[in-house]
Amino acid sequence: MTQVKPMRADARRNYERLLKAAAEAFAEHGEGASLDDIAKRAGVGSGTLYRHFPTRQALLEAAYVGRVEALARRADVIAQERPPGEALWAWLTELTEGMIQVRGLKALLGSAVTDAGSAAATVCGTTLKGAGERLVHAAHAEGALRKDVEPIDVLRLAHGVATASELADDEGACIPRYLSLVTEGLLPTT
Amino acid sequence: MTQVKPMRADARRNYERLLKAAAEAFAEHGEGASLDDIAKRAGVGSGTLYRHFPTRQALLEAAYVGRVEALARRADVIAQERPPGEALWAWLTELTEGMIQVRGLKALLGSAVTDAGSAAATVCGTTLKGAGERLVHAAHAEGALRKDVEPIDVLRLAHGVATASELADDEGACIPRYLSLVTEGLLPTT
DNA sequence: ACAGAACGCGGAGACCTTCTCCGTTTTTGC
DNA sequence: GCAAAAACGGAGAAGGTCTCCGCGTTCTGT
Repeated sequence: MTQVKPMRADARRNYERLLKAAAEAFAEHGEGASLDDIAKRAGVGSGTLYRHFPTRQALLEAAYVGRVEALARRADVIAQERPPGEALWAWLTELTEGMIQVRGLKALLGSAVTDAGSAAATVCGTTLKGAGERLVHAAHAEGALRKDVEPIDVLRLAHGVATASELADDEGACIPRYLSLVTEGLLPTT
Repeated sequence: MTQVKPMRADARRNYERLLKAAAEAFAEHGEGASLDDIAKRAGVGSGTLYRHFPTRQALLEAAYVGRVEALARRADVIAQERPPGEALWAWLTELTEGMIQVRGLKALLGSAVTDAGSAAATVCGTTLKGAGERLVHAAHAEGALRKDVEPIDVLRLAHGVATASELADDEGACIPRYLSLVTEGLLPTT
């Protein structure tokens, strides 16, 4: 069901060009990049952009599916290399770092773990949640994660940690620090 | 140093009107409310708005100083009513709830705990950090908070928790939940 | 290979927002 | 009062989003 009907040649061409231009523009100017400008870069009219991608979200998603899928694959690789508890933290670190380093990715993944509207079951959302679920279930089975914590909670908190880290000057150094604070808790180890 | 020179009568009048209109507009449309629209509501020209408040941040700050100061005062009230550890959590709950309930407040307080630019020592930032510091120091003295956690970290994590909660459908219920996850940690109590 | 239908293109333009500039009006100090 | 100083206000430039529809391209059937 990827494509009920094959796309017309010119449509496919433009679609591809737009994706490339979008990736560049988002990397350069963040998620707020001008859409008309992306169309111009791609050498198509703005109508074409809006036909293929009705909303900014849709374009952002399309431009980053690859990365999100890579992140999901990493989850499985890490799961094979390490014990469940460790694997979860390692993956969360990579995920959070990705959200900081790849401009626009945080916004995309944020809306991927939202309930709101809820009609929107996006590809990125599903992919991310799937990966998170596998790691969380394994960690649960191993007793390496509180039982009352759901996969979606973990993903949302990761988003929160990314946001918190972003506020610091050297986000890089803050990520592992804040992530460990969240996993171990703010209370002193008594 | 509140005001080196007394404001001209009309200036003061307009300043006040703008503040009132801004509070309404931000409450109604969130931090993204149209500035020209605020000017219109206040019955002044847009030039006047921009003269008094050069940036959206400045207006947001001016519109919410009152609330932020109230939040800071609450910190001290709570500190008198409860033991340090409890007081800190109680205040963080109120703070986080405020960020969710009062539209635009989260954005304002977010930039208040940023390092970036750093030239900006805003009133709200100072007020908030002051309140946070007092509670954190008390908690430290009592051994109710990890020694390696600084006041600014706590504020940033509160911002992160607010962000994470916002992603859920019933933010209200999520705040205490996520806040307790952060304080107690995701690891199971072994 | 060709015609006609179907589909997609593109960019002008309507509408919105931010922010500046400067002629005009209000206030103030004397 | 009056002149200087201070502040006003709103037109308009710049730049963004998104739609609409006449026109060009591609596909399909014969």
